[in-house]
Order: sequence, then C-alpha cells, then structure tokens
Amino acid sequence: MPRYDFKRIEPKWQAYWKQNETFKVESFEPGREKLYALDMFPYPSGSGLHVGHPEGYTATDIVCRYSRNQGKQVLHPMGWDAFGLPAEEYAIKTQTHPAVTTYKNIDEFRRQLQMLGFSYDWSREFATTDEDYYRWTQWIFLELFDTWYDAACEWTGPDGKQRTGRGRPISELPIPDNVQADGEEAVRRYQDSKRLAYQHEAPVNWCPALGTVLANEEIINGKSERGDHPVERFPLRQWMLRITSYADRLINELDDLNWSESIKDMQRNWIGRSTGAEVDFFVGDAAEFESWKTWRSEAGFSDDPGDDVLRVYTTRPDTLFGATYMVIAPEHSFVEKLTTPEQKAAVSAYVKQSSLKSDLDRTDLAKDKSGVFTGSYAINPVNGEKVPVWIADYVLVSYGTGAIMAVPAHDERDWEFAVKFDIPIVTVVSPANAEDGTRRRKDAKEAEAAEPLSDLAASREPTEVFSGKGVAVNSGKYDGIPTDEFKAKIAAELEAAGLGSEAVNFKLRDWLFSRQRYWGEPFPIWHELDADGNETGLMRVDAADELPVVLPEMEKFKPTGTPEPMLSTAPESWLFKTTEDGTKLKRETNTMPQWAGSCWYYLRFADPKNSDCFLDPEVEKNWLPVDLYVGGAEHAVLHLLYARFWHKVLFDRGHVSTCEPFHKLVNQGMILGEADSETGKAEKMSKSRGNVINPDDVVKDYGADALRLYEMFMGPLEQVKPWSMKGVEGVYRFLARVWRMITDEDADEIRLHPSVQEAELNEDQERVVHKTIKAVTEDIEKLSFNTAISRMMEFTNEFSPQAVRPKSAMETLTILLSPFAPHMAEELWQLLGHDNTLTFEPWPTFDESKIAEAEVEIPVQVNGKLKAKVKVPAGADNATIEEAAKQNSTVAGNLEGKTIVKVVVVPGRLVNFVVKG
RNA sequence: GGCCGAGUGGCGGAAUUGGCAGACGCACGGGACUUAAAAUCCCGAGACCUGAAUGGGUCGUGCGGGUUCGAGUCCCGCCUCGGCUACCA
Repeated sequence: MPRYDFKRIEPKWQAYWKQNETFKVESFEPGREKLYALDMFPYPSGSGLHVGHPEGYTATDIVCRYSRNQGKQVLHPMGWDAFGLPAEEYAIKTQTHPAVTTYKNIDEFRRQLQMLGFSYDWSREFATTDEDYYRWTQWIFLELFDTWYDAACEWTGPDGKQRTGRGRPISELPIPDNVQADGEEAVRRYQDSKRLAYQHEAPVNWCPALGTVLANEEIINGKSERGDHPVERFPLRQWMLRITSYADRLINELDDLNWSESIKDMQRNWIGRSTGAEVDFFVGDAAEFESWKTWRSEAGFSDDPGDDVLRVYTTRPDTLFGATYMVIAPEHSFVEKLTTPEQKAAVSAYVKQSSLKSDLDRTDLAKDKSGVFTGSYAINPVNGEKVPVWIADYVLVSYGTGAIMAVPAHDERDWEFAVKFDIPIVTVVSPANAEDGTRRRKDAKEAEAAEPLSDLAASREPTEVFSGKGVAVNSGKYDGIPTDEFKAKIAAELEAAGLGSEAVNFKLRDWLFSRQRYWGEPFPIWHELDADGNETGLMRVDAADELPVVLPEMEKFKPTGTPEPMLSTAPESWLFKTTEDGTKLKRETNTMPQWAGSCWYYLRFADPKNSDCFLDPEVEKNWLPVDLYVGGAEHAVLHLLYARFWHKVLFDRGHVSTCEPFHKLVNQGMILGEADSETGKAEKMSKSRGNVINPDDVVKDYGADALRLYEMFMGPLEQVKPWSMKGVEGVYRFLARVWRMITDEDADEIRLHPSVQEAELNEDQERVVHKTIKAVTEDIEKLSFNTAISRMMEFTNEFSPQAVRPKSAMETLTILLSPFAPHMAEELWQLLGHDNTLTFEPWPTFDESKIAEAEVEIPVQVNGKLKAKVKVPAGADNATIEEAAKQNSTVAGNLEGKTIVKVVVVPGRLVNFVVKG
C-alpha cells in the first residue's frame, strides 16, 4: 500500500534538516579537511527559478553531501545577487521601491531552493542589497581607491611566491619633486591620478532607453545586452577601475587553476596580451628630421613623445620598411594639427560622421573601409621616406596609441584600405622560407585591381596579403633576416636610437565602474565644491566607520533622461554636507555596477555576520579559497575576471592569503527546451517560445529527488542538453524501484520488504556491491554524475529480482544514493533502523579484491575482427589464454589452413591472431 | 575572419594507456497480470544480407586519407553544428 510518496517524504526531511540545523557549520575545526563548495548565486528575478539553476546547484550539493560522508567539514552557502536593473525597471513601472520587489523575489527563490533539498547553511544567507553587506562592498571600494599599482615592486606573498608588481597603499606612492613643490593640492591630484579607482572623462555607452551608461561588456552588437536597445556614445565623467594594471597577473596566475582550458583561453583572449614596439614617426618640418633624430639619439625614447611626433604601436616592427601610410583614429588628438587647410572640410566631415556612428554601425561596416587623408606626411624613421597620414575609423583610439603604421602587404585591413584608396603596397616579408606563415589567397579580382594602382617596381607588387612570418626583403641592410630575429634586432636598434621601444598592449580596457541608476551601491565619495558650488575635482572619502552610505529614500525612480545619475535628484540632506573646516561637499551620485556585489560575496560567506571587518583573517585562512565553484559559462569572462581582480588587490593589500579565489571551476551546460518531436531539434528555453520548464511543476508531479536525479542523469554536467519529461519519468521509475526493493509496498504500514534480511552477501552480491561503491565514488570525484546514477541503476537491476536482499547491501546503496536523492535516502535509512540523519554516516569503502571475478570472458579476434569469446580463469597467463582461444571451434575454423603470423595477447583483455593465406 | 569545443542507434548518452562500440535511460515491439486500462514484471532490439537451425556473414562512431595486429579514441586534410570574440595593428 505505501508507495513511494515523495509528497510526504520530502517536506518531512526538509523540516528535519531545518530543525536540527543539519548543515550549519559553526566553527572551523583545525586539522580536519575542509570543502568550500560554492554556487554562482542567483539574481532573484521575478520569474522564479528555472530548471537551469538546480543543475549546478545539484552538482555542488552532491559533492557537499558526499564530502560530509567522507568526514570533511563543508561550507556550502547561498545568497542573492540582488542589485540590478530589473528590480529598478519594475520599480519605475509600478512605483514600488526596488527593495520591496527584491526581497519578495528572494523569499520566492528561497522557498524554491529549500523545496529542492539543497544542503545549504542558511544561517549564512545574505543579499548584496543588505546594508550589512554593501557596507563592506563600499569598504573594498575604498581599498581600491586607496591603492596604486607599483609595477616595479618585487615581493613575496603569503603564498610564498615571488612576483613583480603590487598594489600598495597610496600613502606609499612616491611623489615627484616637481609635484611636491606645487603644494598639497598638486600632491592630492597626483595621487588621484594613480589610484586603482579613478575618474575619467571618456566617451561612454549611453543607452537612452535604459537611461544609463553601460560597460563595453554589456553591449552586444552595438545594442544593450539587456533589452536590446540602441546605444550612443557620450562623453561623461566616470569611475574607472585600473584592472589593466593586473592584466599580466590575471593571465599568468590562471596557469595553476583547475579550470577548463577553454575558459582559461576565453580569459586570455579577453585580456588579449600582445607584444610589439612603439615607434615614433616625425611629423614636424621635414627639414628638421635629421636634427630631430640626432636629438633623439641623445635624449632617448620618453613616455612623452612631444608634439612633433606620431607614436604608433605595432606587433610587427620588422615590417617598418613596408609602411606606406599611417592612420590615426578620428578621435586622436593630432587630427586637428595634422589636417592641412585643403583637407579641412573633408576631415571634419569624416570625423563628425564617425562620431555619430554607433557601435552597431561600426560593426556592420566593419568590412567596408572608410577614411580621409589629412594632407600631412610623417617620416619613416628607418628609411626617411615620407608617408601620408590618414584618418580612419578602423583604427581605435582606445587601443595602443590610437595610431598605426599601415603595412598593406602584410596586414589584411591595411591591404583593403590601400586597395580602396590607391595607396602603394610594398612587400617586405617573403614567405619563401616561411617558418609558420600562412598564405591567404585574396580575391583574384581584388589583386588585379591592386596592380595597376601601384607605381612601384613590379617585383615589389604583391597580389595577395601575407601576414605570416618569413624573411625580410626590400628592407635595406636587413634583407634576408628571418622575421623573429628581425623583430628583436630592430626593436633594439630603435631603442638605442631613441626612436622606439618594446611595448606590450592589452585588449582589456580599464573597467567602467559607475552607473547612473538608483538600485546599486552608492560610492563612499564626496566631491569638494568651490564657493560657486562647482566641483573642484578634489575628493574626500567616507571613513570606514561611517559606512554604509545608505541609499536615500526616493519617491520616484524614473531615470533623469540624461546621462546625469538618478541620485542627483536625491534629497539635499543626502547630497550635500559641510565639513568642520567649512568645505562644502557633494556626494558622488553614480552607483556601482551589479558586478560589485558579486566580486567578493564568496569571501563574506565565510564570515557573514562580522561587523568589525569584511572577513576575519583567521576565518579567511581556514575556509578560502573556494574549492569548487559551479555556474554558467556566461560568466567565463566578466564576473570571473572582475572577482579575480578584486581578490588580487585584496591579496596585495594583505587581506586575503591566496592570490586566486576559485581553485576549481566548472561550467554547467545550458538546458535546452524539449526537442521538437518532428525535427528533433531543441531550442533555448524562453518565454516567447513557451518551452520554459518550471521546477515547481516538476516537483509537484515527480518530487525534488526525481528532479535532482534527472538533471544529473541527462548527460555530462558541462554539456548542453535538451530537457525531456519522459526522462524525468524514467528516473522517477528508478526511484520507485529502489523504494520497492527495500520497502514492502503490499503492507499496510511502511516496513521493510520481507526479502530485506540480515544476511551475508554471497560472492556475486559482494562483487556487485563493491563494484558499485567503486564506480559511484570515482564518478562523483570526477563529477560524472550521469554514469554514477547508471551504476546505481545496474545495482538495482541486479538486486531487485533477488529473494534475499541483504540489509547491509541496501544500506550501502542508500548511502550511495543519498547525495543524489537525499529525501528518499533519509527515509530509507530510517526504515533500515537508524535514528539519525545519514548526513554524517561514513561513506562506504570498497575492496578491489572483491570486485575481481574468478573467470573472465576474453574476446578473440582474427585479423582484428571479433570471432568468438572464451572464458579463462582470471589472471591466466598468455599461453593459457592463447591455448583456450585456439580451442574455440569458431576460432579454430577461422585459423584452419592459414599461417599464424603473430599472436597478440593482452592479458585480461583480448587475443588477436594475425594470419595469412 | 580569429580562438575554443563537439559530431556515436529513432532519442539523451556509455566506452582505462588505442583493445568486445552502443552501458544506463527514453521511445518502440512482444508477452505476463487485469473485465479493461494504468502501474508493475519478463523478453527483444545498431543496420543489412543469409540459414531449417541454436546460427553464419557484411557494413557500422560526420567525410576522405594515414599509422597500427587492432582506431570512436592517435596523425593529416575536409564538412557540419555549437560557444566565445569580433577592424585590438
């Protein structure tokens, strides 16, 4: 009668765990192995949990529950990434305070997660919007503000590793004498210019529809990632974080992490390190070129190139002789200076046009090169030749120096531009002895078109772009030198002549860290005002004990409609104050981006209630770093890069003892909607497609254990896979089979099945038990949960039909199953006669010797084709196996009349006869 | 265009260092139980050819080559799909 009744069992055990605080970790026990397993905490959206959430959450939960059975102390927390746009958009629509909706949504998310039986320590829960939490987010911001990056500093961290480059307190920043001489204000401004958190007037991505400025990362194809709205460029004073200072360490320190190589690659590509050289092209009066060169050879290459020099960045200084023109970005500061009167109209038209281009236009037109000639020429430092300077938007002002030397023969973009604008193309690298170069065939037509345009010697006219390595040609005395050697040689010579210098560049830009919205952390920053109420550019900070700077209560949440932050309409009492010395101050009105809260939440979980500091150093040493971090791949670059950056700053400043926050990272694959029955194709789940699966419905019909089990059984954790309700039914049937194997469904009350008896295991049963323990244990270690489940299914298939099912075997299975289906496991454990939760029961161990079978079946091949299988005693020697194989009638038939050339015997595996004739 | 990953039955997916391809599950077919259905239990099953037969044979892991006694797995060249990125000099 009592069937598998998850509706009774699941709430019962959830209540038990809650009441007994089963998963609460109070204090750290030194000497006991620890596991800190973390899920990427969710944004509590109004639509509730979707089935993608429990995928990663179940995976970490299995590891946590397994680890508790292994005797480890386990930290497994959950919280809410709760600042952000949707709550605010909803607030604008409904005039409800974002906090109201946020905390309502959190309640719903918490209910759903508890319904799934995750073993979180709920006593550590917090939201990034809690004042107790964002107080410390602001505090960390002040640390960033108080830090400058000393790139030359050599030091050894608490991890014992030696590094170059360290974030240090601003008080330790050396002040140059000339700055010191200019007085206190000059010193303050100098310090401000070196801080990791600094202000910068820059064209930002202004999204009128969202009423906010967005980071580059939040823009996809020129439109906002959220809402798909168009984005314009607009100059504004913004907060930036100097993440580029940490670019090298963010790349190098990836090496020791247990992350998939593909995620590491994504981060490396995003950071985009390249090495090359900066080279100065003289743009002053041509008659003064030689004297400039002489001066430079004495003065050397300096950070400030001066007004008469166009500085470029190139990864291929070996192609300097092929530079037939130069390009500066439309926003380059030299545009005006280099434009001749005749070109003025054309240039200003072009500059204006490209400033209006949105990022979307620039992307769309990526292949179609445009540009305009300035009328000016620069002088190539290596050969004294005059090269025209162009303006084109294919050169980005924000990368390198915003100016390039163009080598059309060896760069595809330059090639396209040169062909379009009739500019000479000179080959300076010959692929003849190419080391690893690749030839790229260009369209024959294009090549033809290029030819008559060139007035250079025929031998120099290429018909295709060659961007690989080779040997130098048409490069004067350097002819014949291989690319790499040439690069090093010319860089050194330029350096010596004061004309260039080796340089490194990154695609990574400094992080635009301010938003104009309400629902974010306020900055703990004040701007000094002059007598007229204008900002002087000098700043003060809130002291640590004045934090948090709480968001002001506001009536309306509508964005201002301009790039002006929402908080500029906050009450005056919040916005202004006067210091004791009489200085008037105005609050910073930007708020922090949503990333801020998620940059350090993993630290706070270790010490969530601490009101004296963001994290006690002792606690930090005990629990950090995170041993296992699971979440979606959409955070492969942004969140994971930002969090690593903050962590490194905290590391440099002595607040954390490891240089990396997340030791092992796993990205769960997306769960797609149910596959179409006709096409067999599965699509992303989305409201508009109507294929969203709600975990509540699944739990209602099949229970939380079935949902958990199904999500793990679908396939490898990291793989993208389609949902299947039939599949849920399948694992549900498995759970019901386990239930019937152990309990007596025919009885009126709940009791053990009569076949479950105190009995010794026979040899076969013992083998199945030990095989299953081994397989499940190893599979969990590998996070290969789908195969672990199939092993338990095999176990059940094996034991279910047996008339005597030894209790010990049933207990073993119950524990093995408990990380996956904890509710049912607890219920069965109780039925098997135990009073306590099985949470801390020792994990079963296996004995390899009990797995071995007495006889093994060995496949026999003839010429690599399977012909038969023979049984031999386990551990039989090669001769015995070979003899047994020959005895087999089918094999004998195949060998008859043929010569055995060779016999391959792999003990315990197979026999292969190689025959002729 | 660049970087990364993946292609295995009708479907999701298994397969130590190269060693029985298709575990486990879904769907399907047959049977038992039932007045019937559901549920449950048992049996079958990669495709094709062939035999009276318990059987025998051929093909088979995206395509084409290669290495090897032996390739889903390794090497070379392609194709397709997915993710990230996108004028980064």
